[in-house]
Amino acid sequence: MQISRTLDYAVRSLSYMGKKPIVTFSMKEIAENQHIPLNYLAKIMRRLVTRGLVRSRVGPDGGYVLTKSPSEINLRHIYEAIEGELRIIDCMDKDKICALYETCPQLPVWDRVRISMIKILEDTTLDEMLKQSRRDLT
Amino acid sequence: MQISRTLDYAVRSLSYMGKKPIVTFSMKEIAENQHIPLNYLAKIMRRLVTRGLVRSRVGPDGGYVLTKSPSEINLRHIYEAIEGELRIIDCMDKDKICALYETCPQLPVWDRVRISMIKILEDTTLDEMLKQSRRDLT
DNA sequence: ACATTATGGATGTACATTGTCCATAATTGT
DNA sequence: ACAATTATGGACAATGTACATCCATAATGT
Repeated sequence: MQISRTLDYAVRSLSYMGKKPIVTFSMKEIAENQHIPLNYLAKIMRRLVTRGLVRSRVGPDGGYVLTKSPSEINLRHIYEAIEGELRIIDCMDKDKICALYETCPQLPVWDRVRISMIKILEDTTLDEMLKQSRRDLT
Repeated sequence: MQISRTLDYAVRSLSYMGKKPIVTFSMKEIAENQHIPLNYLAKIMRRLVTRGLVRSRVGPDGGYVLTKSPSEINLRHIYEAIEGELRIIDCMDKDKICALYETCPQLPVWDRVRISMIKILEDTTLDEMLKQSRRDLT
């Protein structure tokens, strides 16, 4: 039940960018600043680009920009860009057992967990994350 | 963000036992009934025993019994018996970066997720899981 | 004594995550 | 046109760990 390091990288990168929403950041700058392996960050940014969270520009002075304002990007967007749809349990052994055993007693619970988690992620915008962390500083 | 198969096995096993709370079940019966590899189930049961969720007896007619009634066992107990304390994020690169970067903007969110998840698990007893699944049948 | 059952350790395997390397394409300034 | 810069994309390697298997041993009941 752990967030992947990859998602952590993505959130960190976008948080970093969120501080100056209009600026273009080179992959190199993000990588160095956030201590993320450059070539690995490349893969991550690719997903964020194809999912429409950031725009990219090749060439000198190229890099990445947020497509939306930090108040319009929430953690669910980021999560799903990286991991796909949030699933807590995969109904293991689907074909075999689940058919055999009436209704699985677990599913409703994990679904409640899923729903509540999605709600929290959805309610948390990049903007708020940043505001909150600044507030914590004082 | 997935439940481990191991936890699934544990929940399944305990659910199975919860239907007849006083009966002693052999590992073999549980394994066959729930389609869990016998020797792997052994490891799982071991943890449940040491965490006090079930009691074991060696020898003929031996096996496992729940130590508490299904209404006193909740999913948090089971989760923690198998996985240890619930953690969503591990504050990666602890020593290096987290010191550098003010307060991590992510932590509060993941903590909210953690809290809410723990609450749901705590609120769900074995008993209720079973009742609910029977209700779904009709 | 024997059959049954759990315990404990050692070991293996398969798979996904994470990370690395490199060649190429796009863009910009000169 | 050229050189420098930057992202893109594919292939590959390392690693970790969850899941599984095997076997020898200890406990217990008949």
